Amino acid sequence: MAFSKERLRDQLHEAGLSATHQRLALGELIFGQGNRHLNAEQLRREAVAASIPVSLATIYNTLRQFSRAGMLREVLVDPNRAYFDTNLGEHYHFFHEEEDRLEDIPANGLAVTQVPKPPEGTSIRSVDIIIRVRRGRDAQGKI
Amino acid sequence: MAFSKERLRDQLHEAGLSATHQRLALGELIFGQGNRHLNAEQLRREAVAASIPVSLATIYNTLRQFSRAGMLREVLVDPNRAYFDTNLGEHYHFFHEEEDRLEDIPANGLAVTQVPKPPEGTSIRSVDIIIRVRRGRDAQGKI
DNA sequence: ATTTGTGCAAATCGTTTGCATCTGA
DNA sequence: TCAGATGCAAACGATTTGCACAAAT
Repeated sequence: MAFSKERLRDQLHEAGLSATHQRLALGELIFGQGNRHLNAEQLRREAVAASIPVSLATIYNTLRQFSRAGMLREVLVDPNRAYFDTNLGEHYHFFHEEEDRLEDIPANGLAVTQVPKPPEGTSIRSVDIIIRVRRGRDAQGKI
Repeated sequence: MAFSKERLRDQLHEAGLSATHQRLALGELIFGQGNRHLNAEQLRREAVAASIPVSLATIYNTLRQFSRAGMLREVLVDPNRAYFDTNLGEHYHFFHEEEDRLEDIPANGLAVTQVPKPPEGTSIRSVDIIIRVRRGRDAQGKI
């Protein structure tokens, strides 16, 4: 679904969030340029560059609210900071360890078979697959 | 390979770490009861319970050193704390979100086919698969 | 008008580090 | 002996929060 300011307002409204200047402007930065991965610090730099008046606290709050509202997905890949992904579809990730950078793997580029039954009494919430890569040869290709 | 105090000393030596009381005692807690997952806080509680004189800083240092030495594997599953796994073999994880608990999935309980080629010039370091589960029905079974 | 969001600074929490003191080899 | 380890407390960095002010509905 393509980005538009109207759609963003709708999404905010559906999530019970009012359409403030900051949320609209951050939303445009986040969703206005195709699928991407970002963390709070990156978003803050972009906001500064775009002359959006917004505090760091509001950036954190906004990322959290957008995640809770299902507009972003948090990707756990780095113990030191939280990454968010605008791509909500089924897909996985390469993580470039030396660059702290995520790259999508489309779901059809990877197949998981024999997904084990979840333990009795539980149901699957999500399946996260992260393939960590580094520059250089000699993959130790576990799997 | 089974745990023994002698083997632990050897491993420490191979890693260039001296066999101090703290490292031996923590190593026994960590490796002496089969494969397990733990975080710093759990290990501290166990150390206190076992009357091992050790500071929290040393617990953190030890977990880090054991990881670097390849004796433990860090599992990125919770943004709030670091988990370590004594199981170094090929396997994946269920993460029980409500209990903050990891559970192993043996590699032969899960098959990944068509692992995509890593991006040009990079090689695969590891493949992490985490299946997040919750109590209750109605899996939204992505994948 | 009333609720909700924002900004700032302070608080939090897991983790790391500086440094003086011990201890294993 | 003496390089390396430990403990303590202070430092750290990402994230969250309390509260007074401002904006949204």
